[in-house]
Amino acid sequence: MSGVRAQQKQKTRQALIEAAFNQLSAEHSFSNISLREVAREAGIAPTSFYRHFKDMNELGLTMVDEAGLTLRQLMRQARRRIASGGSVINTSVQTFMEFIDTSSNQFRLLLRERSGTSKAFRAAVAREIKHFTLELAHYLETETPCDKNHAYMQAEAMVILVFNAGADALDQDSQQLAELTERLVWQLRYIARGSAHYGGH
Amino acid sequence: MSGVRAQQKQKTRQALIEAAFNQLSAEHSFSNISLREVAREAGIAPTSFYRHFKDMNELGLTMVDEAGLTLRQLMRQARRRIASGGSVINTSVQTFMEFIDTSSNQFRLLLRERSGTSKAFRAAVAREIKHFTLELAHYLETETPCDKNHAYMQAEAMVILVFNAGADALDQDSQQLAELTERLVWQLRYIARGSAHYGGH
DNA sequence: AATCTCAGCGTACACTTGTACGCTAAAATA
DNA sequence: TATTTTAGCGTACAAGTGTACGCTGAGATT
Repeated sequence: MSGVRAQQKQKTRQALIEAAFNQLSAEHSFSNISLREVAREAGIAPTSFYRHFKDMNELGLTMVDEAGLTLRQLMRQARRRIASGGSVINTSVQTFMEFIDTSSNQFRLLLRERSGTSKAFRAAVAREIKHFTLELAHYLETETPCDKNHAYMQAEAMVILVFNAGADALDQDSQQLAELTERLVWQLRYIARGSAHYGGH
Repeated sequence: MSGVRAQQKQKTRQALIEAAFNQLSAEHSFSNISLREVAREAGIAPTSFYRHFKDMNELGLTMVDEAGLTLRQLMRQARRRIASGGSVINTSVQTFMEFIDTSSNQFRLLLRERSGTSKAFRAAVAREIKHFTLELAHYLETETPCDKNHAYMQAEAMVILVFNAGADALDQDSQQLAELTERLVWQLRYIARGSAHYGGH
């Protein structure tokens, strides 16, 4: 049982996932890439697709998981930077913007399927974002004087703003991006301030 | 020149637009409704579609305009309610939630095409949202002690939060919706507070 | 060594899609 | 009244889709 077989299967499976991610772009969303195109790019026959996924839906959900994983890894990295003496807001925003720049297709998937046509997709993305939010809420709760409930609402608002700014960032040049980022930072400060006012200890 | 001809044309044009809106739903977005389906529902032959729109893109942009119009009318209505003595935040949120309930397909269009695959669509939606934001910013600037720049950033953040809450509202029952709305109101208060702190006069 | 498993292939089929082309009848215009 | 314009239709076609079905050959199992 050397697993040559299983190993190869895993390999083409990953090839399918990567092929699908590669076909995402500003003008191509998951719902308009076809099984055949994905199979073609992965270098297998269309019908072989079914050896790996029940249908495109199942592939998509797997991709959402993968994107969520990337996002959480990113967050851990941001926390490390913060622990070693960075500003919380600036570091987080900068880290997120790097995510959008380097993993734009993963971000695009989350962004679009968040309001897409499949309830399962929407739920999956919502779950990933909730993880993200809960971790931030936990951080806020322990690191700032802040009521638990308010910490969550604060985190939720912040995540929404950051996500939306990320979406806008995809369409803008670096000049606009700088302004956008600055506005975002201010808006996050508003929330931190406001939350401290209502929910501070 | 009674215009019987032009009148009828306008009528089927509107029928096409409505047919398209009717086909939008939780599981059907604009990008996956077809010219033929729209024509079928509007009661004309597929090829007759071209007498009214160059392609589906043109139809879609028209729909975005229409949805934007609905949104602005709604806002005017909210301002009236506020002027006659309602709380700003509560009234606005309530009005918006009614929009989502009664014109959910218009909202869905804006929501999805905001991050869709057509740059023209994204720009069109962004324009509508910017109108919305600018009017709110203007209101904040005149009605509250608030720096112009901060008024805009505040308005922008608020609109984003309201929009996102609306998106979530589409998938939830009335129980969850009540909680969601309450959280949203708090978050808007954060922003108002925070903005007042940094940008108040 | 004999048997089984199964990833990948090719063929085939029934659909749906956008749209080119030419016709018709009714409204508009002259 | 004679002529022009045009909204809507039917036919036709090429392209692309998902997927059912049966085969093959190489790894895995016994």
